[in-house]
Amino acid sequence: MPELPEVEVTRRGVAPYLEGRIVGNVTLRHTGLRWPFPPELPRILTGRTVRGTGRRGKYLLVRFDHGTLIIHLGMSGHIRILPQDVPPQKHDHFDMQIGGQVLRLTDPRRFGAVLWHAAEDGDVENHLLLRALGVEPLEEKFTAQLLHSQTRARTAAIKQVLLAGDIVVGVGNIYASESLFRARINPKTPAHRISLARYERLAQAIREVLAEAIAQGGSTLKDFISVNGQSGYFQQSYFVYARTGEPCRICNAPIRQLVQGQRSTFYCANCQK
DNA sequence: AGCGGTCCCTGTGCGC
DNA sequence: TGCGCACAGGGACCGC
Repeated sequence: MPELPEVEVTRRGVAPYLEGRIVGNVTLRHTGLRWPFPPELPRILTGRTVRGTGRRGKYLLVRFDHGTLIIHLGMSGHIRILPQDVPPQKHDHFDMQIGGQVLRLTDPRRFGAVLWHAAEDGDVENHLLLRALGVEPLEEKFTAQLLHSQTRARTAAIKQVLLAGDIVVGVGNIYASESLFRARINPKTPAHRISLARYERLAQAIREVLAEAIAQGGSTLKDFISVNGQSGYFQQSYFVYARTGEPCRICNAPIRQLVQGQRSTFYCANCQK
């Protein structure tokens, strides 16, 4: 389940194999994922030089002089750099030869996306999928004041407001539960009822949880160039996520599970008020 | 504008 | 052992 940390680790992992290198053949093995692949992608990319990589929320960006390749991993997607002679398997949908190797996108559930944003259409930040996104949680613009001011009219539960991604991006289902636990805030609390002081705790918790996950993922960077790499899943011990009924690591009370917006939320009713 | 529900997709794991 | 089904999840989209 790639959330922001997994996408960022993927970006760092593949960047050295892409930047400054020229794209060879591009192969589309499916008509598309969440949306159809732009059918002209091979013509657009072949022979062009990758100028850099980036990330916006959970969108991975590969920059060229004439535009930006936008990749989303959905919930089951992952990218690896492989030797060109590794045969594609069932769920390998997109190949881009580069620097004598191949960048391969695998996505069994096909919730991901591969899109193209031409430079002539302006900054990629203006792309329809990116323009309404909230701030980056690891940048200075993300503050408790922002969380507080942006939630004054939000009556929905804080967990769902975090997931919505229009205030802050990249906090998915796992890290939303983990961050709220660390901030000791009950996930059901209406967002507009949370004080600035409590948002200070939440902002700090989000920064810490995401930064720790990225640091942990950094140790698995080698997986991006191995055939059997397990990229996308970090061996991490969560405080609450998927621990229903197990004892809270702080107070031993059983971790509870509830459903918010068709998603599971995990929390400690004793620690989180 | 914000909210809640629905849908896309397939692998996994459970109960019968 | 096999079958059917619920569930997992990011996020666009829609109607209120």
